[in-house]
Amino acid sequence: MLIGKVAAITGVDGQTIRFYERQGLLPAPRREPNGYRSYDDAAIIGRLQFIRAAQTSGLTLAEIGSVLGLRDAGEAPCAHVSLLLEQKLVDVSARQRELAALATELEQLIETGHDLDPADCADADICRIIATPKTAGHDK
Amino acid sequence: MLIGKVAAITGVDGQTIRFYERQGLLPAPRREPNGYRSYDDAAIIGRLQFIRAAQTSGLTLAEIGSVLGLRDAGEAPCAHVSLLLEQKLVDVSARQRELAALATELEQLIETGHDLDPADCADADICRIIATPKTAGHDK
DNA sequence: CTAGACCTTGCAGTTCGCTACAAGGTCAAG
DNA sequence: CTTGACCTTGTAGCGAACTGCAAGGTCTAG
Repeated sequence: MLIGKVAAITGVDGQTIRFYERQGLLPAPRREPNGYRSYDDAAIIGRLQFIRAAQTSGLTLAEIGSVLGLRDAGEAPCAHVSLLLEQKLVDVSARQRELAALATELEQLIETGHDLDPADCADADICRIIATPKTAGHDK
Repeated sequence: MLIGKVAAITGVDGQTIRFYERQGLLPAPRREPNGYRSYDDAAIIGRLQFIRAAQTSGLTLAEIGSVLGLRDAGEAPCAHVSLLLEQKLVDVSARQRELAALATELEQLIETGHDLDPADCADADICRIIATPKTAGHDK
């Protein structure tokens, strides 16, 4: 099976497959006499599907590589995966809090924008909506 | 006032100030006879503070540049800013939904991990936690 | 014979906002 | 005179995950 077929089956672009190979996520495949990559078992498909599934879970390629590396070393990566997932959840939660704060900030700014008269915007302030001195400031 | 002083006052690194200048966010300042950038009024400070405030609101440098450009053109950027902020809120909300879905997914996977026996992980599966065959048919 | 569909390698570019050099000029203090 | 702090320019790199291009080899159909 040539790379194009694998690409067609998995939906992963051929160039991306080669990229994964360079990144160490995929083993170097056999070659046809003409040098073409030859994938002949289902392992490559499963592996690519795993990579996609892991990406969907927010794992980076490096993290996925570490899982695959463990697996290739014959070890069950379960514990490692659990750790990664838990850490990822912590990261995601943190990001969620950041975004929530940002959303609140944006809502306030938008409201400020509704309340402000454009005529109030002095040149020196650049923009009253964003640069409203709410804690301290430089009033002009 | 030399660039180092501006950097010290605003907390924006001198290299970053030059970077902003190259990006068109800051006007080219006067030069001392020796070629040093010479900032002598408060406008540069206000402008840098505005950039920082706008960044805190999640605007990109390009977006901030568009606001500053309007201002420099003598127009009140209020309407433009309101639009940017509303679009940004839409983006943030979308991202929040994505993250919420991801968090749910991660929680499920973590639970799966608790329920699974490492011994069940066959080599071909790479990782049962992530690539659970039951849910493997999920489209992307 | 030729078109075109596939494959190969390697390297550059994308986005974003810096950050880090390198190699040099300027200036005040000791 | 030397040291050290400041400034100048230009360029390259980071991280993430690709994407695109150039320039070529290979195979099949008509």
